[in-house]
Amino acid sequence: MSTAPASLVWFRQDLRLDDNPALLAALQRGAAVIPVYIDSRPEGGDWAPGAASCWWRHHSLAALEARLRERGSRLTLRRGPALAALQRLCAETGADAVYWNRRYEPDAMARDGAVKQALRRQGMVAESRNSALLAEPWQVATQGGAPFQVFTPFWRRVLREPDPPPPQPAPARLAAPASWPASEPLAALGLLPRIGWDAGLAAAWRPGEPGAAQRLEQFIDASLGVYAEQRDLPAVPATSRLSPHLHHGELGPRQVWHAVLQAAHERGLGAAEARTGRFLAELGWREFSHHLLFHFPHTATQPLRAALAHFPWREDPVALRAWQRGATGVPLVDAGMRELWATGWMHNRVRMITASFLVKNLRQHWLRGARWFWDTLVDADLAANTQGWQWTAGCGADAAPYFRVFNPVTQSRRFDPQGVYLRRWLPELARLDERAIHAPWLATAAALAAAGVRLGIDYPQPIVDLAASRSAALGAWRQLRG
DNA sequence: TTTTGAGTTGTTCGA
DNA sequence: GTCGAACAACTCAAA
Repeated sequence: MSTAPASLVWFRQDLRLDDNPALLAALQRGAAVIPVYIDSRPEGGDWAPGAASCWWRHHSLAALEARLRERGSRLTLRRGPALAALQRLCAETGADAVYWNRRYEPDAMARDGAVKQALRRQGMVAESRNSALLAEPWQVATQGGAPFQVFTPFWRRVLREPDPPPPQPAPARLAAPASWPASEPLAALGLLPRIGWDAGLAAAWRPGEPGAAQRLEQFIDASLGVYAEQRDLPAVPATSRLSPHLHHGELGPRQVWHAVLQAAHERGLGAAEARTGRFLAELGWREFSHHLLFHFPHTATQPLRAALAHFPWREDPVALRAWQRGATGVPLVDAGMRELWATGWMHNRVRMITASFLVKNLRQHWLRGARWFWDTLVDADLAANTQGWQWTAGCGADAAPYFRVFNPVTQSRRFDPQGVYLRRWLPELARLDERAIHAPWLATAAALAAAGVRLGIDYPQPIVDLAASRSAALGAWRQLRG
């Protein structure tokens, strides 16, 4: 027990003890450490965490609390605007220092900057560290000193650097303060849904640091070797599914990086080969998203490419609702949207296809899709979500040319040829064979009858004609280009 | 400053 | 069935 002033460690999206630079910095100070989490959702503004993200956070906080208890510590939960809550905690505990790991979203950076300034003005120590990215967004620049806007040169630039520092292990013990401040009960934060729609999430995920470590290990053992070949198959669990763990900071990119290099070493692969591998490039896309949102903070709601700001989006709440519910009549789109609703996650390729369908075939504004994903994804991340939707809509960095319109039937036949993924999420179509299931409206009456499918009753007719809506979207785009 | 090569993820059409 | 070209021209990043 220490009588010296304690340090607060302010946990946010870094809900881990392994490789946590802010925690280590606080410990190095030698004083007692008071881990704190502040629920400041009202400060989140336009992009306050969505329902699925809150569900995740609840369980992740419980896991963090358990990890802290094992080390003689505990997690203090508070509510309110962050600065006021931190000041109150400092007053209550006599703490004279606050450490945290940085966030990079525009609103969060503005808030954190104000907090740091206010604390320092009061004579407190206020220090931030990087736990979330391989490189700080301001440290990666073109030769001209500008931010990158194309992925490949961005990633090549990052890969020119030496490996990021190896991850630091969690401290064995955290010195406790003379007395613990009062804490809200976790349940009082109201992060869990009031009506129980979360059973599917609970079945699919294990939020928290131990779950993240387990997931990483499983992925490396079972899927890293086949990642490049199988990552596009939605029926196969060949992707890492680390995104929610990374978003909530239960795992950091440095840990992933070094785990991949270690596995490559054990398998007799060269480090260079591992660094340029397909999977680490996905970590690169995560970095690139943060890079872009940091340097172009308006892009969370405005297109990076201003040319597409006046695209003639359609207003169609009925179509939007059908898309959200997985009732568009296009099997792969509906399967993806139902996977999202049930598990809080959707396979990457299917995200692109469902997004393309909303933006191009239904011609709904990409922000409508972005907001739905924001509320329903357990990995909802402002940078990645913004980038993904702008890419699909053709108004982002490195964006697909607008005329690149995914055909959900072609994609379905190519990436889920046997219809395994479709049958998993569309039980009403499960008895259709692999010729009919990708586009039931093209199936013969006999095939539908044999499978017990009445189109328009058991499963909807498609809400748009794919070919006609494709050419209508291309027409609108051509017109905009003038 | 100018030039040049290149750019995650596609579809369709016609040979 | 397979393959290459067209889609439409643009912007970025580096030489």
